[in-house]
Amino acid sequence: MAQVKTAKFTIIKDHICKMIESGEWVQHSKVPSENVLAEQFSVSRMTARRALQELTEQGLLVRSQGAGTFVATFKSQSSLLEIRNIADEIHDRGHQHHALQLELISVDVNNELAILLGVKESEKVYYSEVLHFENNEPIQLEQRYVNSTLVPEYLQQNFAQITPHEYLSSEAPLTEATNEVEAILANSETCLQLNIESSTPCLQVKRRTWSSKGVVSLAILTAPGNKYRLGSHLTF
Amino acid sequence: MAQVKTAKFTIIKDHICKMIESGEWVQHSKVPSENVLAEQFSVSRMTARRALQELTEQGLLVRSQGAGTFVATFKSQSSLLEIRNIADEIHDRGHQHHALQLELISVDVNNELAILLGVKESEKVYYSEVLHFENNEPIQLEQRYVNSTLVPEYLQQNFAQITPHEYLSSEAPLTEATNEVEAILANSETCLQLNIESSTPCLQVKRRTWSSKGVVSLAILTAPGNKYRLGSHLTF
DNA sequence: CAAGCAAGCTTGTATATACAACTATTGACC
DNA sequence: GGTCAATAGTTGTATATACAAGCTTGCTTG
Repeated sequence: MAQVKTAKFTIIKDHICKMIESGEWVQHSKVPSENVLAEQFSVSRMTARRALQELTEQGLLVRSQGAGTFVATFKSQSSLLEIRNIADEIHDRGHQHHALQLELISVDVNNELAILLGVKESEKVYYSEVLHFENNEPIQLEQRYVNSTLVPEYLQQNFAQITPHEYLSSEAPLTEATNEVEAILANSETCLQLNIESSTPCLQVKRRTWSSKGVVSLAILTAPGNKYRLGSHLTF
Repeated sequence: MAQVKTAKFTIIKDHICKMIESGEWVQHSKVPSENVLAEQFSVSRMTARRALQELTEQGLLVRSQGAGTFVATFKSQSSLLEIRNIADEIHDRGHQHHALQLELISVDVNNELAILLGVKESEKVYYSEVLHFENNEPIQLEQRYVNSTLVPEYLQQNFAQITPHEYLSSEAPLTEATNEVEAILANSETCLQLNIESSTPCLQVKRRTWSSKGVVSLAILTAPGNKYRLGSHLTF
């Protein structure tokens, strides 16, 4: 019998999942302790522990030292949405991707930008504009302000070859990021670039990224709502 | 000395993080093996292993049985965005939340709905509409179609007390979900409910949730872009 | 030279054990 | 009855060990 051998801790995990999914163990139910599970399944405590541990990381259980393990409350109070690199996404959809590099200059910062990028108002920052195409149609405008101190060679890159995002990731390892997603009406210039009516609602993602040395960049991604949407699929 | 004792595996994790953040270990660098780390830090292999394990789960490292442990590629090719329950979110912002329940009926399904909910075209589904307020202003319209077979008691609930989402989570433990985020223009009825101009772009999240028995519900969340945005903050 | 095999290193799973840290309950004492 | 302390039970950290499974390298052999 060439049966695939299932790890013991997986068997325990599956069992616990079943009890929760079937509703047998409801919210806040106490889950058997490590020692009890270990005896029930004839494994060592460390193996039973691993099952509980992994389910806790998945958010199915909650553990409290001294008190015990419990079924977590509402497993999906917040869902996670993946915001992908648009080039990858288009590629995965099997379509052709082409990026048009519009500008690549050094600009003075205004007050708001200075604060967002964590630089002084007198400093210069780099600005790049890349227009992403899918099947010869513009689909996303990527505007990016980059901290010139942290990434001095930014302007020398050719972003038809490597995306700004990829370059920045390789230059300054990221340690943190924030994203904000809004529905907006684009300004007239952006509408022209994206070839849309001025009344077309757009998805706009603002993303700030940090390396260990400070704020690296502020990216503003704008895409028309009738051509683009964010999607995700997740399993608990 | 009442010093907080740091766990050994945490010290190793911190060390590895530093090496990556500082750029000393770049992408695809080979990370010292469990045995080597164990000796370097004078701990057992299981302790060194735990450090590597946890960083792998965080996506900082990649491990391959037989080959070794390596620094992962581009840590942020896709960012994760948290889509929270609006009631929680408003609460966390310190504002008042009030939900107005508009409709709670049983409706016939059309073709598209039947497919999305995985029911036959002849079956009934439940429909609910809840308007969420923040500080007495409408901020999100929640429309929801619910599989009447899987959640038969749905219509009997009072959604001023418990949100549909919370009720569904408790009734039919979720195993899967998909989200889609779009920028749209709302129809005239929705504009009236949300008290916005018809030209106001809106964020619309479509969320389908599964339990182990099938598709539970399709939620359509619509919020005006000038009053609401999705945000997230994540650390690597 | 090429193919294939074997050795050695790596990660993966599992066990038994020990002690630390924390919680909740019980019971004694005031 | 209320307060406090001891206790039993639970999770958290750490070690030493053993074997399984997969990759890499280098050597043997045809």
